[in-house]
Amino acid sequence: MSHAISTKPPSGMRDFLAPDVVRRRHVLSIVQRVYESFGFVPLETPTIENLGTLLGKYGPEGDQLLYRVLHRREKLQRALAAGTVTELDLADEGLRYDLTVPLARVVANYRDLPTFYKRYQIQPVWRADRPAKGRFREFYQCDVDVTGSRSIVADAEVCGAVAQVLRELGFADFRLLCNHRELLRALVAEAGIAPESEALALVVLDKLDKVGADGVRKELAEKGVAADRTDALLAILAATRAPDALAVRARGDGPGAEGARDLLSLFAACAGGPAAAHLTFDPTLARGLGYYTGPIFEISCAGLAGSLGGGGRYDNLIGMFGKQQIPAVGFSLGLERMLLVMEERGMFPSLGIGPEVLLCRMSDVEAAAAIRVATQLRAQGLRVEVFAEAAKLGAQLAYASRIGAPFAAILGTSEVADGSVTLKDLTTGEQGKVAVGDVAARVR
RNA sequence: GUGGCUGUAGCUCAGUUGGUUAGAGCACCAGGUUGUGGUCCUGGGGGUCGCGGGUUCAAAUCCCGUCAGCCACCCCA
Repeated sequence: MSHAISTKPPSGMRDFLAPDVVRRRHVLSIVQRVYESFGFVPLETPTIENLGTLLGKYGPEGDQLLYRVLHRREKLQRALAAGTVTELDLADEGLRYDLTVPLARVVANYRDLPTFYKRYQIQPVWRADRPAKGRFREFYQCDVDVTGSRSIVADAEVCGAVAQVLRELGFADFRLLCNHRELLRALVAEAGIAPESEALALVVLDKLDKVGADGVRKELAEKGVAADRTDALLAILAATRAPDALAVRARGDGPGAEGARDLLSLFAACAGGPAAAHLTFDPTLARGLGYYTGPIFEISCAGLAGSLGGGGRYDNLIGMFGKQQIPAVGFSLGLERMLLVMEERGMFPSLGIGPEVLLCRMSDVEAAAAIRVATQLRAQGLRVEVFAEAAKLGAQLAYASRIGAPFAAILGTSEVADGSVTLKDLTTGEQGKVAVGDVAARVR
């Protein structure tokens, strides 16, 4: 079919039909309500950002995954006319990759925001990644962030907000993994691993629970890290998992002490909130995004390869947009990830879609009469569809069944004459004349 | 980016060691005469078998390429 236009959406992007939309809205409405209950205020930012805003914030792999917007018209012609053309010459805008960087730009741009700006943002983001199960090129993030505070209370609040969302959605078994960038850095240094191998070591460590200690040894050896260093690191990590290891480390003033103290303060601050039961210290948690500086978080859930969400503290990001360094911490939930698990586990309540009543009109009834009745029914709060065509009653009822309407209201000349409809319950087949004003009471 | 699997009707799939006009179920449309659906019966529309090339008297079937989709890994939400 070379001449036919493909009717599929682009790779990694999806259409959402009614049943999908109502499930998505169900989740989003809970996210929004819970976030607002924590005092966060909404923010929406443009789909497109200047490339200067986006580039260099996510690490080299991140830059590769940015969707870029090609120059138009003269600007494109001029760019193409230049001798050597690079990616940077062809575009100066791109689709947003996450919601954190746009927030950082906004905070740097609007200097009259409150000192402590608590915002939530629920919008799609785009990544030119290879699609896989639970991974799309267009997906929604549900972010909560607090800017302007270095206090660990802010960290505790964002953790509490996402934990409360998951609890209200019906998740019970998730873990909120925590670690600390400074602590990690100290552990790697302690193992005698050179600072330039640090990023490498962290990425591999992140996989420890998947590939095992031998896998980590092998992978780090391939990257040029000496075996005894890797063993030292693994031993230090194992020791750090011990129950009071954090407390011991926090007491001293050695490397990582401050990170350990941060984490202990965080656990203490969360104790009275919804995150308490889910917090888990995981010294191997690394997280890829380059801008994290302090505590880092990730939501893990049984049966899901990736995470439901992630976040952390990023005290240097906003400063990249202006002279003023403003600390910040945030958390992001992945809508599609939550939906995936909820679908697999059947966690949705019954969600009404479509009309509750299909108004069937006999061919000898004027359309205006049907619309008048439908208007009265809608005024009672009912969702009502008027069958558009003058068709046989059987066809109209078949259509009602097809779209899943629970009731049909039949309007013939006799019903018009006495201000009633024949209301038919399509589940039981029972029917009878009902005054138009009484229909809602019968349906509900 | 790496490895594997799969491409036949709108959807889920049959299609024998290559062999006449490529099938089923579901969905859709129409009928089974008057104002009764979801069950049942009958009929109908819809596919150049992902695309391109090769082997052969003959290809949905075998070979090569290509594109697309799915799964795992990597990474992430």
